[in-house]
Amino acid sequence: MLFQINFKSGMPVYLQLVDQVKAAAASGELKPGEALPSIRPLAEELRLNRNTVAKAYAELESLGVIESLPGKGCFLKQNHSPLRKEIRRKLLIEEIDQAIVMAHHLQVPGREFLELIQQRMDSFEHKRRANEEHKEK
Amino acid sequence: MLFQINFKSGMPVYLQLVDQVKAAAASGELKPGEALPSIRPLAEELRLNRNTVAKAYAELESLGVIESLPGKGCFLKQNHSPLRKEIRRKLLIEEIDQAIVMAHHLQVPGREFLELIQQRMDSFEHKRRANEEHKEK
Amino acid sequence: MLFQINFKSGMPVYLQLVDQVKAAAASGELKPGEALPSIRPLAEELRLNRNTVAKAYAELESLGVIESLPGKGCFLKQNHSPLRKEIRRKLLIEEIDQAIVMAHHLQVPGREFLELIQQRMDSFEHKRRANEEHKEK
Amino acid sequence: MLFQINFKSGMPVYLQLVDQVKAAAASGELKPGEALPSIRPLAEELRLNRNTVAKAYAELESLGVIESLPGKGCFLKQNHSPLRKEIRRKLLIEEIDQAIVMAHHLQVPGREFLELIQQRMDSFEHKRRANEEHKEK
DNA sequence: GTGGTCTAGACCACA
DNA sequence: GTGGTCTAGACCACG
Repeated sequence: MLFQINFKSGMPVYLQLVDQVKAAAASGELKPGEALPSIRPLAEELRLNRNTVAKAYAELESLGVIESLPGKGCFLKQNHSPLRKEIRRKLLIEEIDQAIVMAHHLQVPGREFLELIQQRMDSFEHKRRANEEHKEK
Repeated sequence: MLFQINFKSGMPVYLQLVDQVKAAAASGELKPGEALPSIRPLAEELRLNRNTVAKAYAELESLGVIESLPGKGCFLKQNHSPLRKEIRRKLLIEEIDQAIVMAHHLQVPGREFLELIQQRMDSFEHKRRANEEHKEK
Repeated sequence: MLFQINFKSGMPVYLQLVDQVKAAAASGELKPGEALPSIRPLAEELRLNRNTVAKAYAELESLGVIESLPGKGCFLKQNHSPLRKEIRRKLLIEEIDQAIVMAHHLQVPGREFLELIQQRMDSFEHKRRANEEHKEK
Repeated sequence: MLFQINFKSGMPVYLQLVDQVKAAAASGELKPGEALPSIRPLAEELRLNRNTVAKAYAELESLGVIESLPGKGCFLKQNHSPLRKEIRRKLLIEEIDQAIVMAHHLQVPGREFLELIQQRMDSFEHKRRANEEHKEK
């Protein structure tokens, strides 16, 4: 499971984490009963304070999304229907629009913008493959 | 000009406003030299405190997007972003990467992602043209 | 009568004016029944908005220090005993201390500081004499 | 360290605090590297909102007088004011002129004014020596 | 009427 | 516990 914190979005970090766990649950990436990453390693990976991760998990527990078993870890609860395609699309459109607005704002022409996107997608794809090979070892 | 604030998103309200002004500028809804809505009426319309709107405008001014003339109002600047190409590229890449990560997160295939981008760019282009015609009247 | 507005002190300008009128009255520089400078020329001299001077005068009237006769001007009321020497000394000490603190802060040695003071006092004296000659013409 | 806020002066509270920290630094009451009072206890002691103290400290940090380490506290910097001699002189002259104007305003003769200055400088010097002895214990 | 500032309360991230 | 930020209310200076 991959989380991505945006430190400059202004949105509270612990809420970003809450949303992403919810999204992972909704998209099926995280299955009911499955364990979430434990606090300490996750905090280290995301370069956050442990308190911040703990706060996100506490929030998720109070929302009834996860269940915390002290000494064992945190686990996803049942009853979370996957996001409808429509909603996923909407979330993605928000991000895309932000990028388009930034491109206009920076006076980057559409053609150059599309090239840059292709370039970044290739770069991500490359990284992803490298990671997979790394895990296969 | 219509702004839409999402109070539940956790993203600071004033930053939402900043983004929407930038978007309005990018879409041509707001033209260089044109006046932005005055702080108080806008605050009332959006059910915000005046300071929240003022902070958004102050941020936009420090970004060089608008110009604020005390006693007169706030106006969209002519030539914002005199940034070097390198820096502009960097800023844009950050936005693009966020969108790509979100797409991967939501398990949207690359092909569909690119289609969505083209679609949104067309939509912006359409809006911009409509606004230009509107202003010419 | 000479007023001196300090735009960077942070103290509201209209209150600075109020205090200075009070001080002029208290020190005897302004005598009971005497006319205050009228709003428009004073505002021009001090580079203030007329509203700001008007606000100061309104405040002084509500404090019972001056009396405003519409169409005639503003006049100092009776019953204002001159400041006791002790209090004048205290006000002056505040200003002096600020200068000393600034000198320390800027690491200007005491000797240089005193020279600078003498120099400025001479400069003021020079100006004052020039003004007197000007008026005698 | 003792701060004294004058709520009636009209001068912004946070600026009063800024000046007093500078004065404490100049008088040696506060030494380079030393910790300033923490924001919350100080706010409570002075009956201020925490933000007002925080704003004063932020201003001092932007002036290069103190350094703020989140989670740790605020500390007096070693070498503040790396200003060019010309600029330092100009800043100092402004303060001196204010004191001279006040003296003239209060009709304090030049001789008495100079005596008062010498007296205050001696007083500061005395305090600084006392603080140094106190720290050596 | 315009924008700007000061003070406050509540919350965030971190040690 | 530490400092930092976002939102709000009241007031200021100006046109």
